Amino acid sequence: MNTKLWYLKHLDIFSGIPEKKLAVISSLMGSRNVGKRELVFQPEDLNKVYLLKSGSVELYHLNSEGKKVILDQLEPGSIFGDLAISESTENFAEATSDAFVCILTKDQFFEIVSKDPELSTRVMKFFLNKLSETERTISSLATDNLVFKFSSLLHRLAKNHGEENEIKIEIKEKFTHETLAAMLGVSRQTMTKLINALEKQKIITRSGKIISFDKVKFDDHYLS
DNA sequence: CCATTAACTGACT
DNA sequence: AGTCAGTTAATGG
Repeated sequence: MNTKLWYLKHLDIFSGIPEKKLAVISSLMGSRNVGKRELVFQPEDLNKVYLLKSGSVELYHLNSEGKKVILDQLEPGSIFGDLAISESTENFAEATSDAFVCILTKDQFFEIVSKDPELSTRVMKFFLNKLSETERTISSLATDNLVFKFSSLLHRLAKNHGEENEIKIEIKEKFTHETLAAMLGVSRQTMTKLINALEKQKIITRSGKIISFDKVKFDDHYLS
């Protein structure tokens, strides 16, 4: 069995879709190894949809001052690309570790999805969830002060990279201060100070790659 | 006052 | 050699 097919079967969005269909899809897909620091796509690349199989990819755009604003750290299983119909989102996708991506043209992607009602529904749910998450993120970035922006960010990252319960959220992957800062539009030094302050208050504890965030303590300190 | 940039430093890989 | 985090000094809104 080829690796693309194996991979499709283990993607949430394709789970339970008959193997025959997946075989057709995988035969249409291209694939590519992407080295660390290599761009997976640039704003000019409008015509492709990517599935991240392994490694990590950073989605970002450059603000008016040319500063990098990180929109997302994608983990294996992510679907990405400039899916909008006509205009570019001016986004870049850069591998932050060696990565492997599967590639479809947009036409192929929509062709495949539109032929299968079950798949259509899943893709729609996937993007509606993404939209809802994006709305929360925008709202937080636009109106919250820094501590609350950071709290929102950790919640979001926990859903994608860790786990969340009613007491704690945990992020399993390694996020540098630099990266976290670029997600909130603050400097690296400011992020360092914030994290250390929260650590002093025991709201954040770190062991290795895991960041734990104590929601109860956070609320105690910062809610009314 | 608060956050930013720039620069230097030590720890780590 | 390169990355990361902690610190300080100067600057600006």
